[in-house]
Amino acid sequence: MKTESLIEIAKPGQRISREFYTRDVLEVAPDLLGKVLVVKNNDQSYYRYSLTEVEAYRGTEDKACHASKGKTLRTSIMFEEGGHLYIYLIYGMYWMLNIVTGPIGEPQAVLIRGIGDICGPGKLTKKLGINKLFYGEDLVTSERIWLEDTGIKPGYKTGPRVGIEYAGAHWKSVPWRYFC
DNA sequence: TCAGTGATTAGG
DNA sequence: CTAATCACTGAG
Repeated sequence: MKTESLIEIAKPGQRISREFYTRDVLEVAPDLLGKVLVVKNNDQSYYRYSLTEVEAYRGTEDKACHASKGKTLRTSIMFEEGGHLYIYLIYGMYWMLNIVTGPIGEPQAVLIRGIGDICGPGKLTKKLGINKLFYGEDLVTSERIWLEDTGIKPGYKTGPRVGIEYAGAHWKSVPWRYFC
C-alpha cells in the first residue's frame, strides 16, 4: 500500500487492546504503521491520522534509549505495562510522543515520527496539542487519545534512528526506524 | 551550517 | 545550587 493512500484513509476501526502493546517493541513498532491515531480536539471533534513513521527504543542496554541510565522520574513510565504514553520535552520547545511497549519491568517505547502528511515528531505533537498532560495516559482506556486498527497493513522500509549521535556506533546503526 | 529554548539530570 | 545535555525545527 502506498503512503499516499494512508494519508487520505484514516477509516474507523476497532480500538487496539492491551495485548498488542505488551509484545516486544521490535514487533510492535512495524505493526503500528497504518494504525489510526485518534485524539480528541478542544471543540469535541477528533483528529484522525494514520501512523507513517516510528522508531523503536529497547531496554537498558540500548544506549539511545532514555532508560539506559536506569529509572528516573521522567522515564519511570517506560517501566510500566505497554500501552501508556511516554511524553517529554526536547530542546525546550518540542513535545515527543512515545508509546510504551512490552511487559512491566522492561523499559521500551516507540517514538512517533510521522502521521498522515505530517513529518517530524515535534510538528505532529504541536498539531495534535500533545503535551506533558498526556504523560502516562493509557491508550487502552483513555477517553481522549487511542489507536484503532482498520486492518490495513502497509508495506514499509527500515533505516537507522535519527538524532542519536551520542549512542555509539552500534546503537546508532541498528535499523529500528520504520516508515511507509 | 546554527540558534532558539527550558526541563531534566548528575554532581558539588 | 550549577551546568551540560538534548529521540528537533526552520531560517540562511
